[in-house]
Amino acid sequence: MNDSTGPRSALQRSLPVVGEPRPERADARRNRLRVLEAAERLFTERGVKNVSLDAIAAEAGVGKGTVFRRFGDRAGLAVALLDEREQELQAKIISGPPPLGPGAPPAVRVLAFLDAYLDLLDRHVALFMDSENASDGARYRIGSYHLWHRHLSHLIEAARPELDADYTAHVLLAPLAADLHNALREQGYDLDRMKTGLRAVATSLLPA
Amino acid sequence: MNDSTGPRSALQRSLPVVGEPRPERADARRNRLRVLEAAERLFTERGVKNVSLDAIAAEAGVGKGTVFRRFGDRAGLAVALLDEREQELQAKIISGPPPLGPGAPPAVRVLAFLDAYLDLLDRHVALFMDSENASDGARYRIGSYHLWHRHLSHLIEAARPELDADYTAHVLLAPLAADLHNALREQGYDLDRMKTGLRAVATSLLPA
DNA sequence: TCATAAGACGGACTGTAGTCCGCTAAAGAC
DNA sequence: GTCTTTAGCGGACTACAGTCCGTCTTATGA
Repeated sequence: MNDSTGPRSALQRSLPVVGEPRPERADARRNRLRVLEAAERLFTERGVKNVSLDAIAAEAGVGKGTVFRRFGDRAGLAVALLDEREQELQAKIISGPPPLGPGAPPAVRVLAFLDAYLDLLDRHVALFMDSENASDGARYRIGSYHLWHRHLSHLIEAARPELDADYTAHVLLAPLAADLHNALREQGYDLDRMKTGLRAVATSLLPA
Repeated sequence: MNDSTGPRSALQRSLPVVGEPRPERADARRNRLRVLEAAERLFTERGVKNVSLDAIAAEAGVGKGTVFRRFGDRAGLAVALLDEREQELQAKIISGPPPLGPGAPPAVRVLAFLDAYLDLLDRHVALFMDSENASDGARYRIGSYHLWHRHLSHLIEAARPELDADYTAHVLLAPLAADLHNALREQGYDLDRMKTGLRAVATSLLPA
């Protein structure tokens, strides 16, 4: 095996970059991966709601404190697990082909986003619920919420500059709350009905 | 004092009305009122988030079990406390003067409702948050949510019959989530901005 | 007034989220 | 290789939500 950190110049050694924190310690990394693996395994085995953080810590072979230090709380763990899936959508939005990616007219991109998000949400409702509801207002503190919000906000600004784009973006994101999605699912709604309904609302709001 | 239950005929005695449960027992009523009073007092004193149900039970001078039997859970207690305030709005909607009450065109009534609800929400954010977030999907199981939903659904149906009124009503209620309201407040939004923004959205959706 | 059953009472008990802090291991300096 | 600093570790601990069930109260009708 090669040593991954080669020799460093005196300058490099004597001037640690401020603001850029040390790289993750080896044991920290090992445990982080263990916990994520254990969580994923238990969640799919027993369902998100039926797994305590104690159980995850035990399954991962680490202490409870470790889980909390890494992820803050239950919501944080759920966020970490969702991250991967959300990044895929984020990538498509930033640099994928239209209509999700740049190139299509703003109103069309909004419709494409809502559709894509509903798909994602529907596939991972339980995880989303955990990440959004585990603590009060968690949804609005998560990085990805801000990303979706900024995206919509720009598109709304472009399509209808006379609206309060920032607020309107929150309004469009509101019906994507995991809680609501789950409640509608339970009362018999299917995914297509929501897609169609939301598309109709967005179309009224942002005529093409 | 008169005996409030006078003599009853043999028929009345032998045919207890089914479906209509016995009246509330005196001790039950006493304790229910005590708990509500104690909860209201502690909530205003310390803030909703800083009061445990143990504390409420102690303050009310009843056992913990009593609190839970009556109200089910934390959310149920919050719902009971909100009930009074919400009933006022409900009354205005059902039989008050237009535009909140019957008489005005549907689109106008929707705007009036959104405004009035935002006022109510803003005054009692903390309680609403408790009632909506204390358990997963609590918001959508509460009786009053169904009432608001039915109201909006009828108005939408009247104003734009080609829409999926049921779903669209959920969409219009979504931005009224206590969680979102609170988050926006924390990031500096004022009530008027939300009213204006939501009115603009609703107007696009339901032209007058 | 008393007997009886429906139902309420309440506190001990369980399970979980989240905190705290003395201990341990890794990384860098020499 | 050894020393020092720094960060991570982990489990005992606290506080709270919600359950359970033996005991006690109320309403009723005889």
